[in-house]
Amino acid sequence: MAERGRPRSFDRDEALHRAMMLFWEKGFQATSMSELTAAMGINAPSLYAAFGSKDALYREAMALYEEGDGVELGRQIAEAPSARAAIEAYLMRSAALFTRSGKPAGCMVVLSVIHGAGTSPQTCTALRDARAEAQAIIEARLRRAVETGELPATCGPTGIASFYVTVQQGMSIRARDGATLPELGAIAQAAMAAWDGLTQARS
Amino acid sequence: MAERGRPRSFDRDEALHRAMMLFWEKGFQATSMSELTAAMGINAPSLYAAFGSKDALYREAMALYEEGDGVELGRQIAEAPSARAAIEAYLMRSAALFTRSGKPAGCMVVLSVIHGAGTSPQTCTALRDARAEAQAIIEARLRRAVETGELPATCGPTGIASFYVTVQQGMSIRARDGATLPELGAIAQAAMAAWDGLTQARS
DNA sequence: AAGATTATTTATCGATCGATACAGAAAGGA
DNA sequence: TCCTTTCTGTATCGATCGATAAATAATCTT
Repeated sequence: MAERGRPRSFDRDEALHRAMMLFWEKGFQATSMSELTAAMGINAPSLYAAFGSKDALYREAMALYEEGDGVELGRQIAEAPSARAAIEAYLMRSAALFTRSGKPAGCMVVLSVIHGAGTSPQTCTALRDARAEAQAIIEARLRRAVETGELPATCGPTGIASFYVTVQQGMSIRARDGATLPELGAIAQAAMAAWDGLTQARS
Repeated sequence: MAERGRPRSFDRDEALHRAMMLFWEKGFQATSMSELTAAMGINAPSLYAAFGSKDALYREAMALYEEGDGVELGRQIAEAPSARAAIEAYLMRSAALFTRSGKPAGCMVVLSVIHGAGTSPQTCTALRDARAEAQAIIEARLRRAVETGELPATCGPTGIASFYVTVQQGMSIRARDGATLPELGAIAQAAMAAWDGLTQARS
């Protein structure tokens, strides 16, 4: 049994990608339905039929973003040969992702913190969960390093993860404020200067 | 020659303060005129007569914010006995300011980065200048420390200032995401763990 | 007291917001 | 070939946006 009814006349994935770019650049509230339909090349009824609502479209756009940059950062962390290398790759790769030409600066999920007001509670929770998961991934990597003996058992993986996630989120803001890749890279390296002190002293 | 015409029936400073609290909490776009007039206890024509426009009101609110928390942080930096103490005070005091009960979390100016789209170019420039000035203050303090011999001449005040400002801006996001004072304080201390490495090595 | 000036209230402006009703078009199933 | 189903384009919905016109009230100047 194939699909019934008139087939969709546009590429759903492509339309979603264009919506993501708009949401990423301008945030949820500042992106209007007119801008969305114009960028996606479809009319409002088609958008609602395919995605349900502006809010649901945003959630799908967010999921698409995470499948891209989110997974990319997760892989950098997972494949790094050491905990230190994982953190450094996380920050340095973030610097690169935040300054790609042709894409909005900074992290879509992080920069949506402020847009919280205006989105539905459902979307707000999804965003918060996404941000919390990023820190959980870092923290899990550090905890694993403690188990393997790479890091001393006295180090506080929660606090260290919290610090580096904060730096990365700050980099998102700087990127939005026009910071270049070299500048963000220098910030990442500066944050790495804290590594020895953080992993040796009790935290 | 006293003021002519019917006197204003509300306290302009108080009304501005309430507008600032709203803008601080929700951002420019997400704050509607109805919410503003309701919170300020006045009607729309009174608001326009006293402040000109929603955009101009936002700029005044931003100036009021800077006169408060901005000046407070600047004083912490200026009065600190050393460059290191200045940075530490900047971060630790920020942590406290970002988590005061009864006030919105985080820094109004920093969190407005994303709202850039939606405000007038004039306001957008004012916000960017305000953020740049914060970093300039830090950098000037570090440069002064180099001149007095407190820091080696090889250290890079620009990069160091950029790093600590980034951490502070990240703390703004974390505060908005629900981070507590102890958590932000721990982040600030973690950032200070980079101090020796940053000020000794060439940067 | 009369005129000038400014603020206030009420009511509303045109524009835009997110979201739909409706009718016609394009496909599969019978 | 007709019927059902789904999508598309047009036109528009009620609500809300930021901002204002007009009339009234309150104060100073003369």
